[in-house]
Amino acid sequence: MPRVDEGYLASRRRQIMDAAIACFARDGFHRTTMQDIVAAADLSAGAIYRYFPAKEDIVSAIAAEHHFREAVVLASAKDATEVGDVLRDLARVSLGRLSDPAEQRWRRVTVQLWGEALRDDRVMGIVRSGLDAPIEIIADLLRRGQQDGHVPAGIHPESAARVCAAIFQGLVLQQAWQPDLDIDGYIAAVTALIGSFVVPHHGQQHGGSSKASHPSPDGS
Amino acid sequence: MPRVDEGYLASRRRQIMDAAIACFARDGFHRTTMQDIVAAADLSAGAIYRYFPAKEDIVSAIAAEHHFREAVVLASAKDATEVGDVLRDLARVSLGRLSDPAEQRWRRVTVQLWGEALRDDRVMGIVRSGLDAPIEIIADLLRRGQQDGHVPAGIHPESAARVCAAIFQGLVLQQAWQPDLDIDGYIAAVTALIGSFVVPHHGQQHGGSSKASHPSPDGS
Amino acid sequence: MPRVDEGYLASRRRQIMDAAIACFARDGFHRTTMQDIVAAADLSAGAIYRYFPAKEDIVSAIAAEHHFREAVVLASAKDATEVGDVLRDLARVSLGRLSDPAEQRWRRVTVQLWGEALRDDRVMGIVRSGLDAPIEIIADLLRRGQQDGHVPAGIHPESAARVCAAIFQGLVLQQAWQPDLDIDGYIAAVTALIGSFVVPHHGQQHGGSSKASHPSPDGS
Amino acid sequence: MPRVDEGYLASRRRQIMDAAIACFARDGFHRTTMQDIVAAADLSAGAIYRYFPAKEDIVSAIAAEHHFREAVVLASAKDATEVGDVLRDLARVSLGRLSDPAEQRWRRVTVQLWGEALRDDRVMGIVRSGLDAPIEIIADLLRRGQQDGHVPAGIHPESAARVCAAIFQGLVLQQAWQPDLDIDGYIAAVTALIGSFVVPHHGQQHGGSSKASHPSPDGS
DNA sequence: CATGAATGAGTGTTCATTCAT
DNA sequence: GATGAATGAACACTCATTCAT
Repeated sequence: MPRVDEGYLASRRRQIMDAAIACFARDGFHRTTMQDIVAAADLSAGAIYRYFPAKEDIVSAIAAEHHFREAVVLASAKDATEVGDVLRDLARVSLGRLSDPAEQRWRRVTVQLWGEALRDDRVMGIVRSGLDAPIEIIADLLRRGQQDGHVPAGIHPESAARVCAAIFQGLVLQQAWQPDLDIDGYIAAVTALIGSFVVPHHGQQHGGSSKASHPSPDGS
Repeated sequence: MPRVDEGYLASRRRQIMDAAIACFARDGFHRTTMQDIVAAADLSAGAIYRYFPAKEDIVSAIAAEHHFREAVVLASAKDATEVGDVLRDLARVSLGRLSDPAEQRWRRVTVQLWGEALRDDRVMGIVRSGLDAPIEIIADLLRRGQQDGHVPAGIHPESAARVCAAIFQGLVLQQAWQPDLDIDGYIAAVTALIGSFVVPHHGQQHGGSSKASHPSPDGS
Repeated sequence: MPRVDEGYLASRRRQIMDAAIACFARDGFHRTTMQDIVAAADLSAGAIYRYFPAKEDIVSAIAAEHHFREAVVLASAKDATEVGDVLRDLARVSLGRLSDPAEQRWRRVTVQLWGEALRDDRVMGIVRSGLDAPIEIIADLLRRGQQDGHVPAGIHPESAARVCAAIFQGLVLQQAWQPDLDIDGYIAAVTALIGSFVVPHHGQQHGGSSKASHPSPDGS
Repeated sequence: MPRVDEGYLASRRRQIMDAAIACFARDGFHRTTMQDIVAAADLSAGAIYRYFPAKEDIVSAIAAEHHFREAVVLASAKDATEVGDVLRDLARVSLGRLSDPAEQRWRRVTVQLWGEALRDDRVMGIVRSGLDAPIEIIADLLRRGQQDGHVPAGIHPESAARVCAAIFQGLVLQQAWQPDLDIDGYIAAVTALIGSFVVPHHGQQHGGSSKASHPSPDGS
C-alpha cells in the first residue's frame, strides 16, 4: 500500500503516539514494552519503526508535543500589558486545563517526563525550554509591572516567575496523584495569592481586591 | 533480639540504600541494575536479598526514609501558633535545605519517585502521606490564621495549603533540573508572596514587609 | 521473446548485481540488507524481487558471473601446447589481473563466497566448478609436459595443479586483506618457481634461468 | 556455585568455544545464533555472557586461538638454519596437519574468518599477524638461503614467502571444500616444488629426490 | 508493472532473582 | 551466612519478504 499522502503518515504517528501515551500513562515508560505500544496501536512489531527509530524517540516526540501545546497557551500572554489580569488568565487557563479529563493521561506522562529528563538530554532540552519560556514571559510581565508600580519593586522577577511555574508544576503533580482534586479551589487560591501580590491598575493600592478577599484585620 | 545485632542489620540497610540512592540519582531506577547497587555497596549479588526482598523494596524504603525526614522538619511547625512566621520559617527551612549540596542527589531521586508513585501503590502511599501531612498542617495554620484575621477569609485553607506544597514541589523539580539555581532568590520571592498574603500579627497591615518590598505606587 | 525486451531485464540484473557487489564488498553478505542493495541500485523494495527471487540468488548470480569470467581467461590456455609458457602466461594474466583496481571489490566478494560455499550448495557448486576446471586444464598441461619431458615425471599432475590453484587463491586472499600488495613481485616469484620446475623447450634444461637467478652451488 | 577455581573458568570458555566452533563450522558465523551455541554448550542463554561479552568476541577468541596454534608450529622453524629442510618440514607439518580429522572443523571456520576479517578489524588484526609472522620467518630463511647460495638470488624473499603462505592458504580452502582431498599428494607436489627451487646443502644437487622426480639436466 | 508500507519471526543481549556450594 | 555463577523470560530492534494499491 505504497504512495500514501502526507496526512496518512501524520495520522500514523498520531495513532502511535496516542497508543504510547495510553501505555505510558498506565505503566510508565520503562514498564511499557514496544509490544505494548504496537498492540495498543494495532500495528505489527516492525511497523512502528518506520515512524520512530527508537522507543526513546517516541518519548521525546511526546515531550515535544506536550511542550508545543504549552507554548500555544502561553503565546496569548506574550504581548499582554496588564500584569495582574494576565497572570490570572494564565492561572485560569493553565490550571483550568488540568480539569479536562482528556488531559488526565497527559499529566501522568508529564510527571514521568520530569524524571526522564534527568537522564535523557533530549528530553531535558524539551522540558527545560518548556519551563524557561514561560518563566521568561512571566518575568517580563513582572518587570513591566514593576515599572508601572503594580508589582512590588523588591522582588526578583525571575525568581517570582519561577514560583509561578512551580505552582503550576506542583499542581500538575498533585493532580496526577489525585485525579479528583478540587481544581477550582486551587485556581481560586492562586488567584487570591496573585491578587494580594499584584496591585490593581487604577490607582488603588491593591485595596479593592483586598477588600473582597481579605477582610480588614481590624474588623471594620 | 535476633541472632545478629539489630544495629548490624540497620547499618547494612543504610549501606545498601546509600549505594542505591547514588545509583538511582545517576541513572534512574530502571537503568540501575541490582548489580550496580551491589557493586556500589560493595556486596555480593546474593547478599542484598537478605536485606531487601526485591528491587522495588529498596525503592520504597528510600521513599519512606525520604518521607520520614520531611516529617521531622514539619513536626516543629505542628504546634506553632503564628501563621505568617511559621509559613516563612517553613519556607526558609524547607526550601533552604534545597541548597545543601548533600541533598542534591535526593532531589533527583525524589523526582523519580513522583513518577514511580503512579504505578507502585506502595510508593504512592508513601509520597501521598508525605504530601497530605504537610497540607493538613498548613491548612490548619491557615484556618487558625483566618480565625485570628491574619489570613484572608475567602480562601479555602486546604487549597491554599496545596498551593504552598506545590511551590515546594515545583522548586524541588526545578532544582533537580538546574542544580545551580538561585535558591535564595526563590526564598525571598516566596517570603514576599506570603508576606503579601498573610497579615502580620501586631496590628499593622503587613506594613513592615510591605514597606520594604512593596513601595507605595504613589510614592508616599 | 518475452513481453519486455530481454536486454532490459539483463541490464536491470546488472544494475542490481553491481549494487550488490558494492554492498557485499563493503559490508559482507550478511551485514548487507536488501534495503542496502535496493538503495544502491536506486530501486524500490519490491522491484528487486522481480529479478531475483531471494537474496541468496543474488549471491549465487554473482558467484556464477565470477566463475564465468575466470573461465574466459582459462579458455585461451586450453589448447596450448607449451607447458612452461602457458603456465607463465596464466600466472601473468591471472595474477596480473589482481592489480586492476576495478577488480579489488571482486576480491573482497570472492573471499566471502569461499565461506558462503560451505553452507550454500549452489554457491559451492559454482565455486567448485570454478576451481575444478582450471585444475583439470593445468593437470592436463602438466601431463602433456611429463610426456614431453619438460615436467618432472614423479609428481602427481592433479596435485601439482592444485598447488597452482592454491597459489592463485592465496594471493587473492592476501590482496583482499592488503590491497597495496606488490603484485609484480608475486608474479616474478611465481614465474621463477615455475621456471625452476618446468624444463624449458629448446634443449636447455632450465639452465638459462638457473644461471641468472640461481648461482651454481659449486660457485663456478 | 560460587568461588570457582581458575581452571573452571577456563574449561567453561573451552566448552563455549568448542560449541561455537562446531556451530560455526556447520552453519557459519551469521547463521549461528547465540541460542545455537548455548544449546550446543549445554548452557543457559545468559550464562555465555559471563565468558564472552558479545558474539563477536567468541569469533575473535576463536581466531586468536587459531592464530596461537599456528604460531606454535612456526616457532620450531624460527632458528633453523637449513632452508630446504625447514621448508620441507614446514610443508609436511603444516599441510600434514590438514589431514587430521579433528582439524577439519577448524578449516571451515578458518575460511570464514578470512571473510570476517574484511569487516572486523579485530579479526583482521589477528589473521594478519597470523599471516605476517610466517611470511617474515620464511622470508628470513630465504634470505639466509640466498647468502648461502641455496636459493636463487634473483627472487624477492618476501614475495616468495608470500607464495609459500598462499600455497598453504589455498590448500586450507580446497580442503575445506573437499574434505577427502589427497593431502599426501599435495605435500609431495609442494615438496617437489621446493626441491626444484632450493639447492641442497652438501654439494649434491638435491640428488635423491631430483633423480626420482626430475631427470638429470645433463641427461646422465 | 512498480511501489513501499506492512509483516512478524527472529536476533543478540540484559537482568532480577535463585541456590549449590 | 555469604557468595557469585547460573538462569531464562523478556526486551528493543531488524529485515527478508509480501501484497494492496
